Amino acid sequence: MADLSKYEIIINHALERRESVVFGCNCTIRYSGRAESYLAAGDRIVVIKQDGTLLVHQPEGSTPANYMKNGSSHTVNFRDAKIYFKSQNLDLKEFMDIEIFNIYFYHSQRLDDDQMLEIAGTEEDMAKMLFNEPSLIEEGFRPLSTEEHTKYGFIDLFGYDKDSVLTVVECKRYNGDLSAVTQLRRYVEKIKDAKGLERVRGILACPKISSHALKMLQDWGFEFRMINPPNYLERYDKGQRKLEGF
Amino acid sequence: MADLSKYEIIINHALERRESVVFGCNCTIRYSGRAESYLAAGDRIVVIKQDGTLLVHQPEGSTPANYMKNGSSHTVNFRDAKIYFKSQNLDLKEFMDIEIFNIYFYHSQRLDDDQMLEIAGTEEDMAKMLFNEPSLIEEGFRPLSTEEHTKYGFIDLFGYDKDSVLTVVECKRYNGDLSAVTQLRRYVEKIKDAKGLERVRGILACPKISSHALKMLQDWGFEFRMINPPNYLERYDKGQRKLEGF
DNA sequence: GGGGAGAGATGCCGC
DNA sequence: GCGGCATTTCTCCCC
Repeated sequence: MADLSKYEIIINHALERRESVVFGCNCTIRYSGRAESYLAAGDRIVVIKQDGTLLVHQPEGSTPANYMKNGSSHTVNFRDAKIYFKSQNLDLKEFMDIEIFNIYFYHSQRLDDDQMLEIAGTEEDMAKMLFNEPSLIEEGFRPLSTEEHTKYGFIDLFGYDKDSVLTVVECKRYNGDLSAVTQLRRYVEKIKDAKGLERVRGILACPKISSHALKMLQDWGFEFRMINPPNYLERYDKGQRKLEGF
Repeated sequence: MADLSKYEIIINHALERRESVVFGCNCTIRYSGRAESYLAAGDRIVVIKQDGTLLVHQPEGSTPANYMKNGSSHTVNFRDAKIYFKSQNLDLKEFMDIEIFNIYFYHSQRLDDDQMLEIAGTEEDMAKMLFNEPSLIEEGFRPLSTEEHTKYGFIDLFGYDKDSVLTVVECKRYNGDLSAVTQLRRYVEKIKDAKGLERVRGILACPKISSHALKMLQDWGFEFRMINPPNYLERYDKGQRKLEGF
């Protein structure tokens, strides 16, 4: 087994220089903060970012086994042939202890990246699409606003139907579920109450809806519109064409 | 700038052997699937796990800039002094293209880890604690079940109060918000309806609650109990003691 | 900083 | 597979 003693200095120097650190190791992990957790010995990939974020990834799965947020501070100590890696975030009262038995690889360097992800096809895009093409809701629908932060809540799409009845549209980019229905109900009830209206329509716009959610929706007098978010599969065909090249 | 051509073979071999792959690079990223995204050139850390999971991390922040889920397949090609890394998940209809201009470091190997995270202090622990110490809800409370999957929903804690009135307790390990209140309301209404009961009590048990949520809770005749999840800060004191060593 | 809601949410469990 | 829901959710935006 490799001599780990050198990593005490190596990692501490990298952290002082605010480099990004990546290493593979065999370790145990204890976490204490919003919950308590323990992870017995195994091989993991550890990433420490330039902002203090710490990620520990097991060799399978999307989500980190353990992590510390942005702003955490870290110390490294060598003792009894092991590296003791400690992280703390005093503001969040979170603590993590990594006991490292072996380090398989190590790299650290400064990374330069000032780019932000550009993204399309969100719920907001969906609301804007319906604002620009109100007939997708129904003929005669006259939208007033999208993504409005009212004191009654955050309403995706708001307008009048052909009979000038106030109508709240809640958009979901994927499956409509029970909480989407209760969210819609909450908005409709608050607006009825605040404006003293007898009737306010509620419409849930989403590609599909669970049967329980549909029943609840209809029981409460609301309506479902099957609507896909914009561009949802636009590049899928392109992707399929790309398959030729695979 | 380094010659990248060798990485076509190196990475493909590692993927064939189902190794875990980690590298640092300068790249652009396009994603198409549940949404569409583009990330302009910058330095990132890329991880490909043994189950096909792909993560791309920018040098700051907890969450990956882009990712592909478990089960995705990957190919690497060298052309025009660049590495073209493509990922696809046909089941999920998701595609990702990484155009790599430089690779700063690279490592791949098989990682062995069959351990599962043990965790304490979850909502389930909270419900069990209240089941074992029902007086934390109120004197005379008689719990029937925890974490029960009924056809009315997934109810954290269920029981009778001292007057034998059926009582639903919804636990939240952190802040009680509007959706917690609507969730509670949904359970209470469904149980009243299903059992033909005039009155069913609803209690929201959590460490704190937002003012709007409290108002809505009280408007609907439900109650708030300030209750902390078990062990929440137990090791915090231990952590504080550890601070001496920092 | 808290509140409210979306997310390419993820992951778990039950049916 | 879908459904319902917790998550050390995270993140953004607004008050």
